[in-house]
Amino acid sequence: MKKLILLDSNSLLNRAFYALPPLENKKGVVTNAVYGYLTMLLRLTEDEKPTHIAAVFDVHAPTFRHGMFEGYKATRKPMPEELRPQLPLLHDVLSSMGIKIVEKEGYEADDVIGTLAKRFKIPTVIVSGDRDVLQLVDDNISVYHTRRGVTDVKIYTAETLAEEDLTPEKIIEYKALRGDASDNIPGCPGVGEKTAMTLLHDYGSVAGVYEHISEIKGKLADKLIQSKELVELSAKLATIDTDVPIDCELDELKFEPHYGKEFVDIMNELEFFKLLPRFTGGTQIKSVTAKKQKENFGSVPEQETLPFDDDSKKYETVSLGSLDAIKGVLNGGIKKIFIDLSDGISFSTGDLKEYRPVISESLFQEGTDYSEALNAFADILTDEKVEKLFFDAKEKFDIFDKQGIAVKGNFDDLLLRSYLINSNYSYKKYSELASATGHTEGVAAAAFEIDSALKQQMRGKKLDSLYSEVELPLERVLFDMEKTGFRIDADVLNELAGRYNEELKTLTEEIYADAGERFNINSPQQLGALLFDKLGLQPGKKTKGKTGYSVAAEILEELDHPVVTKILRYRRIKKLHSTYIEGIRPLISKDGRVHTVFKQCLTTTGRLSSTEPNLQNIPIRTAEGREIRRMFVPGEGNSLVSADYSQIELRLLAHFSKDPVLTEAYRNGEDIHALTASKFTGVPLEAVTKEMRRSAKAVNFGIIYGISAFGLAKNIGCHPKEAQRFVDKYFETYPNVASYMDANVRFAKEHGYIETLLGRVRYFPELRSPNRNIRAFGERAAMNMPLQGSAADIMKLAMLKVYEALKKGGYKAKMILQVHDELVLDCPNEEVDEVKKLLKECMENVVELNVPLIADAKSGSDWYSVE
DNA sequence: TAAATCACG
DNA sequence: ACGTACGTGATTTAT
Repeated sequence: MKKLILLDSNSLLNRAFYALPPLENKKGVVTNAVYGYLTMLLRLTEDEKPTHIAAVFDVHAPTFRHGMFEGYKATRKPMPEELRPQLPLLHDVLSSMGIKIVEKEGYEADDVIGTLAKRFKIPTVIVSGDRDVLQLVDDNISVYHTRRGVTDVKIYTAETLAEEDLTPEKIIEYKALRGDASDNIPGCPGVGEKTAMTLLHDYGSVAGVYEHISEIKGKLADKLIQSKELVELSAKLATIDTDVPIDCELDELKFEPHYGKEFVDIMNELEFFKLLPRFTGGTQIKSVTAKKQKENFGSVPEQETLPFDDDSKKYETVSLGSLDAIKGVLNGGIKKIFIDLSDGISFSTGDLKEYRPVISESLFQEGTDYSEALNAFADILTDEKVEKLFFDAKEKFDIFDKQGIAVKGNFDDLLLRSYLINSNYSYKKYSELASATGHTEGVAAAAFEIDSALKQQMRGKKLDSLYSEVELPLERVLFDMEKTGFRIDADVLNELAGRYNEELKTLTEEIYADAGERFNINSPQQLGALLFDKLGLQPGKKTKGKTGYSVAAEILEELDHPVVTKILRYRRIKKLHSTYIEGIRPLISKDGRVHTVFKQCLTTTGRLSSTEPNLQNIPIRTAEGREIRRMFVPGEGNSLVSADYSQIELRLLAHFSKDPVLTEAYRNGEDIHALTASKFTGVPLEAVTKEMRRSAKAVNFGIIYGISAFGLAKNIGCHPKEAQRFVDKYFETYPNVASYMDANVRFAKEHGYIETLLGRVRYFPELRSPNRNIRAFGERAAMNMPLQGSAADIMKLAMLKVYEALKKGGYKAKMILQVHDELVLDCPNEEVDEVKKLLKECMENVVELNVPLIADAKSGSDWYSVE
């Protein structure tokens, strides 16, 4: 039995687009409408088992349909920018699964559908989000109408239409009277849904209405008479053309799905990992990823995606019910092992088997202590000859370390590899990476295959050595740093806590008194209401968002009211107290130290980040905040030694751009900010004032961030016009910098990515966004990446060098913290002088640039006193 | 869970 | 005419 499905594709795509949240793949391509469409299609093919399918699309001709006048057409809403690019994507998916796309220039999908539906005289289902097509219903033809969302469907046949007091003809009549703004059908002004239905119910048709016009009274009759021509035109417009001259034989629409490599590739590209097996019938299909982009991705910058295996392999899951069973497997002369702890324990040994402890065993029940089970792995993990594979090795080192197991020998880290391949991807768990590479079952068993695929992708590139010579060894260093930790002086902390508490109490009372009421000072909403509604202060021009007034410090500083000063002070103290005192207090371990966690695979530029607590944002810029640093102290009998790079990003700018002026200045050890100020103003170097230098410094920073006049103006508090003059002047002064930045953006636009000094890559999907703000952001980020990213590279190299040098020199000093351009060490007093020299030496000579790299080492008895 | 705020390089 | 500095994390309130 033949059955045809006709998909009103534009309508369905639209429905799906508005029904679903803006799903995006890792490249930033919005995919929600395609996803929704495919969900509907999947359901349809399952429910209806069609033998033939046509996906019908609108193709608008430059002229207008039915000779209608231009005014109507012009009101059609343009397709949203996030939706338009999804059309070619959908075309691709449909073609790849062998579904015929039918379209005819100058005709709406409706008309094509009408023509096909009436042409073949076989059972036909029309699927649409519009009700127009209901007029096509007959004995052979039914309509699936998608209402809200993508799953809420109503099926219309001649019978169900009748239940709503409708006939196919009435659909047209109804529309002629009511009109349809979205379809540019005018209808009769003043006649809405209710009136139209009533009229049709009473008189059966438009013709009937006008025949009995004398029975209708009042304004309605006037309107109808006045709009008679309009209604007749509307009827014409609302009638679907069933006689479109289109060549299309039934045989062409045969639906014989073949979910081949092309289809799998596209689905993976779009990251429809869950949907894919539902089409392919649950079989795991793997294929080589599309390194060559598909035609419709033609303008997409080439971007690394994760690879898939060619051959599909059968994985076996082996349940292990006891410790002995685990040990039994591990004692069999294991050569390599992967251990995943993200969902209980599972592991594989490179034999395509995934070993899973049985949950029902008390040993592995939820909430129980895994230590005994983890200890079963001790012999293997401490055996240097065993090849270890992890996802997030540092975290595993920590877990095993707490069991007294020190992982020894070489290891490999899947998280680190995938991060280097594309830092826009952020996998939190191994299973995410596994499913991204097409492995939905036997995820642990697939680890070694995923590893070799990732290796393959890095092979022969700079990325390979960045991984094996920098990031991987650094992971052990970071683990060591975390384990060492930063000592906190509890007495200082408590003293600060007391001081802040007292001050907050006083300030709170004073603020309540000034305000004349008690309110939550921490609530931006309540604060805004007080200042701007009750006290009648002028809200700064910048009312951010829609939620209300901005009460950020930069706004409040402009306000002239005694309470405002107190509020600002209250907030500063509150911040220090809650973030750096009460926030850190519970993070102090039994050893009296805080053990931050460095995230090595988080930032898009290659920097580290620090959490629990974040030790990379401990206050220093204001005297008030800097006091916090008094509680950060070295171990007993030790000093803190710290060394930081001087203007590393600007030096990198000089290096990369080869700007003669900048390069010369750095070679001569000049004050670069003062020099810039001098060039700007024309005054000699000695005559540069502090204020002039300050502005010039802001410009220099702005350059690193991918300058914009507006941003600069905001930073230094001048008119954007003046800021623009600064920017112009800057590029005039350092012409090579201008061309360097320009070249970077051009490269990024052409190739889709940018590299750092050590070959770290960052992709920029933003650069092909239809949104110009997003594009502009991409340009600034592309200008910043080589500078920030290379600085991160250099610091990482330096850390390795320092680590090795300390070890080689037999020093007891330990690295405990990295703050992007600064290293902090906990150092025995007697080693201080030597370690300072060692630090400076290592940091300055870790790479050779066209300009000198300068690092300054300091020491002190606490972090505040380091100088 | 998101938005606002503010701490750092 | 429009929104903008680059990269982060923690706390708090509001939804």
